[in-house]
Amino acid sequence: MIDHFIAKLRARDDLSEVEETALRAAVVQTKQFRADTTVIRSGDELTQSWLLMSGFAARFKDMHNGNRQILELNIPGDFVDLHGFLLKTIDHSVGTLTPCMFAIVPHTALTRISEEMPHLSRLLWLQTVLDAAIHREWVTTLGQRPATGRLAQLFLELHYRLNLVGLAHGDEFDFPLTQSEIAEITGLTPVHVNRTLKALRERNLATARSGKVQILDRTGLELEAGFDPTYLNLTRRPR
Amino acid sequence: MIDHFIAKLRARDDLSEVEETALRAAVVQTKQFRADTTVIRSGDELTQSWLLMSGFAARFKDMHNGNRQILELNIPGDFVDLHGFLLKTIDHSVGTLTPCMFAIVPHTALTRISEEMPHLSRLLWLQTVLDAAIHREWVTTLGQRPATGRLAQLFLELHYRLNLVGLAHGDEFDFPLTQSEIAEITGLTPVHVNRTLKALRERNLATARSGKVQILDRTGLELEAGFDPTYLNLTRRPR
DNA sequence: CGGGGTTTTGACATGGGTCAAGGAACGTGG
DNA sequence: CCACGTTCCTTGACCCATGTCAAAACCCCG
Repeated sequence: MIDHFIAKLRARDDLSEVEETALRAAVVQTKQFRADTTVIRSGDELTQSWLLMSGFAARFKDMHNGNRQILELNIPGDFVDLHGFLLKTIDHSVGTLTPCMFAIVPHTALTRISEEMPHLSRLLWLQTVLDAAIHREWVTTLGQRPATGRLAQLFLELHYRLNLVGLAHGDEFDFPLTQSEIAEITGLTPVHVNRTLKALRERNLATARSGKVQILDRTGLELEAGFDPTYLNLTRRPR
Repeated sequence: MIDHFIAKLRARDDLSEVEETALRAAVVQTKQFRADTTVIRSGDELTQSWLLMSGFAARFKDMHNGNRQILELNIPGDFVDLHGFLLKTIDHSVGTLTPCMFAIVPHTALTRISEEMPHLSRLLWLQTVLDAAIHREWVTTLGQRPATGRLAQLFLELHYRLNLVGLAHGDEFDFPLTQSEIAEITGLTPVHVNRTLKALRERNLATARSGKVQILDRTGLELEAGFDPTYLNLTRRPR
């Protein structure tokens, strides 16, 4: 049920039977949402955290001019608001982009883990720190990379992250987002996303069509983005 | 010694005597650096974390073209690499912008806290989560705000953060950064930072001169940035 | 087979980048 | 305390990546 999440933890550190059991027991229920639904509204008081089990979701901020900026795309196995456990209220919204299934973990369960299981707590802490690392990479992406680099970065990052939870198939992965949504991630306009995708396609770097992304020339794409996967912390280390 | 940091913790939650003592005992030494020095290099293996006591420092990534993007400006009281405790190696560098004094906290001390003091651990966790919130705001700043908005955002955020540790004086604060460094924060060129500062000055919103920023028209600046301080989580809540 | 949401494309506008040069500020050595 | 070099700031002229606006074309899905 929360197997994708467990897989993410195990990719970085050992997880004992006891810890795994504690995690699975922490989930009290699951909930399904249709596409384009706001699940958590900026400013809500939180008493539980939401773990994405299937589908694509996003954290976003609404701007005064009606635009929204997507802060991070969430994929299965992501805790979309684990930071809400500490913050208690959240400075952004969370919504679905496709139909999504969530597991709900009450903060009381997280508090118990934090009181009684220090190692598991550190692994949860690590998850929020990995999120921050992804945010940092997006600060540099939006601050420094041109349009082609932003899309290349997006595709490469997603490929690595989806791979980790077994959702990439070779050089291809499902990506049922609209070009407008890609624009909200990359800080570009939908029109320019369209042109940039065309450029990537014509240069045989990658295609994004009919809900799938295919990486045609990994080396070329990595060059385009100046991609370095270090920030994804894919290696195992004891915490 | 680490009073700024303690002040930041107390701004959000209670901190017992025992916890305060444990924190103060965790510092094993201090170290002074001159301006423009790289303190932690991207990829270094970390066994200790650095707490900034005085001066301005920055986390940054070097780009392939020689530019660098500053990910977050650090002010006194900031743990510049508390996330390094979990990550063990870090995906960016940390350097000084002005002369800086750091306190050094070994990871062994943090591990002990994490094993024995769950509430204090949560407060440390919270600090990394607050960093992530700042990163998120910068994702939206770089993705959505035009040059004037970026500078307005920077000045307002800094004013709040410096205020929290008692380093703002009314509507003014020390800000001894170069326009090139402001460019590295805001993802602009130094030339355009100069022009944008001029615009803010001429519109009587803010001045940044001779190492000081002065906010002349707070409401106007906030409007320019579409500023909302929620993400700084300035309210007290039990964790 | 009709109609909403997408994707594509073209023509044009503009915010911010680039290049270049002069001026102010400031630390350092004499 | 001055002279000088170096770094930083400022401004002008020009350019380009991306935004804007608008209209087709496409594509599901009902």
